[in-house]
Amino acid sequence: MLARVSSTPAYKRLPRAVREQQMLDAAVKVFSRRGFHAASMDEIADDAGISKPMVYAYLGTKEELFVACLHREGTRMTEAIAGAAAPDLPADVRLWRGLRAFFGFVGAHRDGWAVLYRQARGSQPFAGELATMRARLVEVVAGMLGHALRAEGREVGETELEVVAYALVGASESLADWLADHPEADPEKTATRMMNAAWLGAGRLLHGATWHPPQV
Amino acid sequence: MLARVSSTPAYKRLPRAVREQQMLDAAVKVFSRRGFHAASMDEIADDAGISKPMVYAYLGTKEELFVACLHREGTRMTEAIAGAAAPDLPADVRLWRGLRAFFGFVGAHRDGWAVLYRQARGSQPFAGELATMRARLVEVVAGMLGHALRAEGREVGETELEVVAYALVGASESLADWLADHPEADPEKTATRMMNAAWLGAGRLLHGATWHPPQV
DNA sequence: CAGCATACCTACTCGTGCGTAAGGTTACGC
DNA sequence: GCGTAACCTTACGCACGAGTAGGTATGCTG
Repeated sequence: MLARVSSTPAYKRLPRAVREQQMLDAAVKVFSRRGFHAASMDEIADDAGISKPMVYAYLGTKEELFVACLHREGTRMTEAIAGAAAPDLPADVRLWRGLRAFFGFVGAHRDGWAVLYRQARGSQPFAGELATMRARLVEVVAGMLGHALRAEGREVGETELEVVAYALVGASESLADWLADHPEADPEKTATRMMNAAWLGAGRLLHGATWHPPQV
Repeated sequence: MLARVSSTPAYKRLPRAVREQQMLDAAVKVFSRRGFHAASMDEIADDAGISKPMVYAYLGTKEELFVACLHREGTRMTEAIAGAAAPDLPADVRLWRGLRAFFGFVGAHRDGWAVLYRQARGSQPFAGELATMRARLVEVVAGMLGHALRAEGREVGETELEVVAYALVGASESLADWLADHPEADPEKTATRMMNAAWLGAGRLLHGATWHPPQV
């Protein structure tokens, strides 16, 4: 009922692939601003310039939609980092390029990625998804450190390495949040600062320095 | 209607202060497990062994309840750390004790605090509350580092200091998450590892070492 | 033992938002 | 030039959960 009297339609017909990207763009934007639960499918559809059933037809449930967002952004980031840090370079250069790519990415996708990342940590269904991405990253960093260590003839336990990598990744994420909240800040400079804190610490560890808890 | 025929009641009458704590305990538990939005007031009330209207009567709205949780847990943690790191000790000892207290706290309140912290970052209304706590912490750490620096006759910019402090706090939080997810891990040992990564890095910075980005 | 405050309950209202049913319009192959 | 498949719509059903109305029991104070 209420059929438009067959004139020029108010919408444009577009191929599926294009619409899907538009939807994902809108979804990322709305999810990041409102958070997962507070975001409404209506708003997302509206923002994408489309009606709700289309979203369900193409990307499925709200949860599935969110996972799709997570996937796309995650893949983009992973590739940006992997592409920058070629595996045949010395460890410090690899770390530096990886950090620079990472902060560059966050700087360019401020509202997009950073807040998406913040969202996914809370709610159960996505924590796992996120944890996987994170685990891959930690593994890569740990591998890098371990490689550098063995090149120096040093041996260090797996857990030890994992924990240091975890701290590095955590510190980077934290600084990424800082970057996302400070629009005036320069990604490259932030990366340099992170590299300073990380490499001077890790570097010293690599050379065998150890700190021991004092009595009491 | 349907009034219980005046026998022994199914519940116990307790003073307000006690009930409030029970409610907060339940709220922390449920919020941490489900996330803010997915948590229902019914479940919280149920878990506290009380009916919903009581929760509204004592702690107010769902948001107010969450803020109350945040406040209690935040205060507990802040006090635990502040109590451990007396201001008249050398910087490295202060940092060590602070870290130990922090990880000890997280280890003891695993599901409670850690996940609460994860929750608050996403949703708009609480991000501010959390950011304040975090900012205080960063300020303290930055102050500590600055103090140590000046004692050595070094001068470093404010932002520089803030960023390093931010990275330290972020790394600690990240490791705290790791700790919360690994029930078998030892808080003290985790603190030691964090101290290694942090202090050897910060220490080297303190002594004037600097890392510069390579060409390309 | 009145009376008053406090602790506590059951049982609703009502908004909000996910997901869908049923139908209209455009393009493309044959 | 006509089916048919893809694209897109409006308008609804329905569940879930925040918050409330209104009533009951208990104990303290005079």
